Amino acid sequence: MAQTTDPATNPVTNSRRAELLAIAARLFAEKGFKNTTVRDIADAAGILSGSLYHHFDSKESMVDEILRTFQEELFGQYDEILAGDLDPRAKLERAVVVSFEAIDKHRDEVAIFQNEAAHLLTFDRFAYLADRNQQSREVWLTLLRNGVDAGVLRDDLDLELTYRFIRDTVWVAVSWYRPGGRRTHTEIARQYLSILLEGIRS
Amino acid sequence: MAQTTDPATNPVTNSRRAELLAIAARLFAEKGFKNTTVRDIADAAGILSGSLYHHFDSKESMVDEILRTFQEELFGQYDEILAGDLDPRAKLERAVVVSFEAIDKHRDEVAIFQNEAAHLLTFDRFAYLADRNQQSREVWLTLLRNGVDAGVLRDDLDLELTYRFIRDTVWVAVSWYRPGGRRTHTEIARQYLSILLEGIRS
Amino acid sequence: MAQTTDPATNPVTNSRRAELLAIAARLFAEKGFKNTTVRDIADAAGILSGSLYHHFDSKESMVDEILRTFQEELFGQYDEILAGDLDPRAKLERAVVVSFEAIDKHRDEVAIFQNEAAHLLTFDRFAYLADRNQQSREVWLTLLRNGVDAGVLRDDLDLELTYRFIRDTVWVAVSWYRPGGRRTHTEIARQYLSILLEGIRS
Amino acid sequence: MAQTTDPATNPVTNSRRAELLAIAARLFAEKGFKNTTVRDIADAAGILSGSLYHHFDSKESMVDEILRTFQEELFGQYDEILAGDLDPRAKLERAVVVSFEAIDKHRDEVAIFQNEAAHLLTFDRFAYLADRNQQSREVWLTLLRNGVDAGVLRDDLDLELTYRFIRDTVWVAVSWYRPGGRRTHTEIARQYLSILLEGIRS
DNA sequence: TATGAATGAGTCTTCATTCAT
DNA sequence: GATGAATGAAGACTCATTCAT
Repeated sequence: MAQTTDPATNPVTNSRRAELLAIAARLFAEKGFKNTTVRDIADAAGILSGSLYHHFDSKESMVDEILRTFQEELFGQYDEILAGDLDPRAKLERAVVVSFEAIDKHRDEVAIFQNEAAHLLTFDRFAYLADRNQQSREVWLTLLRNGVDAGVLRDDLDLELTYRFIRDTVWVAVSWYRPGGRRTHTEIARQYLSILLEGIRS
Repeated sequence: MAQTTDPATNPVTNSRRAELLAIAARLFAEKGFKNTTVRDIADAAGILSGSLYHHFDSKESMVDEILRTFQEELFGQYDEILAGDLDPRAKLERAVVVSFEAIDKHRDEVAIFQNEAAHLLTFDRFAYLADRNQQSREVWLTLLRNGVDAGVLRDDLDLELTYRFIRDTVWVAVSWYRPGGRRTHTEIARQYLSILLEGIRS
Repeated sequence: MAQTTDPATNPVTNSRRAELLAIAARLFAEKGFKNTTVRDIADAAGILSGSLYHHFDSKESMVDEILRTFQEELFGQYDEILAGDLDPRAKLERAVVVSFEAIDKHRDEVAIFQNEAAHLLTFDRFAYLADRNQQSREVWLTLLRNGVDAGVLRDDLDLELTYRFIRDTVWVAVSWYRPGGRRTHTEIARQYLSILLEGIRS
Repeated sequence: MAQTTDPATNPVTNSRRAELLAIAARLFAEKGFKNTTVRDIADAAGILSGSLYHHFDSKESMVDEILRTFQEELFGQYDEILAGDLDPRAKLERAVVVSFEAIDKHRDEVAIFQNEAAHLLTFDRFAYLADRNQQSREVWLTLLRNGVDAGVLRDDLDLELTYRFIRDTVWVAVSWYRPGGRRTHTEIARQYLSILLEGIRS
């Protein structure tokens, strides 16, 4: 492991890494992490399974990199929303829209997080996923609380539950949303917001 | 051959089977089907792993029996609601309440279905799960359509999407609901209905 | 095992034993000893596998009893032929006929001996099978030698090889002979003798 | 997927496969297919049992390849005889000689076929063995019929039975023939032919 | 005699991973 | 970067056998 350049950041090797990670992500999302073998990934990449270890330390480190990268991007967007100057209702809308966008642009990553996080969480290495869950909770609760404080959302809501309902509905959509399908992710976001906002406005 | 009673239905031997299935269900729900070894189940039951095969053909047949039994009961309840004489809105409420009840009474079974169905579905043996998914869709769409026809629900809803939002929000709750926790399943159902019905009423 | 009467000879329990042995023999002959499970036998007998152990010590002791009983009868017949006063050629004919009769009357036992002896032989318990093989060799060699000495058989034969050809052709017939089939065991014996005796007569 | 060479036909990797198959064949022939464990094979090859699966799909696929390869060669030879221009009697002699040659050169393969075919036949995968049996029957019956038609063989023979006698005597010889033993395979073939042809000539 | 539950040793197979070439 | 061979640990499943009831 006496590498002088970290393959994860070296732009030259990066393209192949990214390629392989995309293949792995697709399979993890489709069949589950445990149900995907290293050989499945290698086969799909047209190499032998042992060769994957020139690129990655382990199967675990593949999911790790997949999830980590995705979450950085996603939470970056949430932070922007929080820091922005939209009004509370618009911020909430934006958060929903951004989430559905993520489902569209990062289907595999979202699916993996959705299906595997609970189990991965039980290993030290993936403890950061729990932090991200916590962070997500804070984002949504803040958005909701701001809405209530501003008087645009019902003040009789159990915010904790409301947050969970929203989070669940949004993210589980990854299980049935098909890019290029009948409904665009924007339409789905709109339809959901039309129900949700009607249901929680003051 | 000369067996006069099928162990799967014989009430006497059934107790041990049921016990073992409950143990298996708990583990499948907690760690996932693939992540649960036959030895995990046997250990939890206090027997050797090979001894499980005195009761069941395979690990697969265990999930099979768990899911099948649960679904029969659940869909029995949905059928009762559909056949009952409540008004459309009350029927919808009842369906939501019954679902949260199932989450409370059959946490493990719901969790297994929620987490494993997509993958199990890819095997012939579990093709019936696809039928159940279809049946579920028909139940909810019927309830929603009746509500719209009766004029109690908004007529601008995309019913297909609405059904998915409801189904997802309800069932994914199994991932965080804790029996005996701060909120009862009835309270959660009420809170969700208060948002949902407000959001979709005409 | 403090039994006051040997179940193998007690006439009362004998019928059930014989029944079970016949069932076992059929299965051993059809599928092979190793490929037949104790459960296969029990299933065919309409009892549970554990119950077989009230009748027999082990699966091995079942084949043992099957083979032992059969061989006693068969070699009794050979001894009668050798001790009888037929002329050499008639004795040889009789030995062939008696062997095909055994194939007809004891299909399963012959098949088991034919297919399993080589392997069973490697265990101490079945060392007596080697003795029987030796005894068989002596019977046939004696018959052939007497024929040659009497001038009715070619004196240029390699008797050792001739014995093997005869033994093989006769016993392997068990693999295709079907009782009640197109040809009776007597017809088969006649046809074989017509070729053999023509081939080896002086 | 992106494999340019099939390991089963690639001459380079083939050597290791062939080595392992030879080891497996020896054991299958000696102890029987069922009595030979994958570990037995691996031990004999000096590797771990799991490593065998780098070369073969399963224990079954090993016998499959062993039998298939052998039968192709053998039936190739029979076809040559049938297509050749020897006289009927010489063709029959040649077929016997070729068969004893096979016993000498492919002891293990012949033994496996002789001992396991009946059982393997009961699995779809080995259905082709039944075809080969049928093909063998046609070869011998053709040879015999041609001999009768040409007037060199007795016309009172039951050809079906005669075929079986020949086939059985020839192939079962594998159970006692030892390469390098007192009698060469050619001597055995000669001795058998001297009896057989005398017995069936017109 | 038979049942039903269990044992314990073993069998085939899988799979992430390593490493010499 | 990749191959091909192998490791080693584990996993699902089998099966002869035991034994309390």
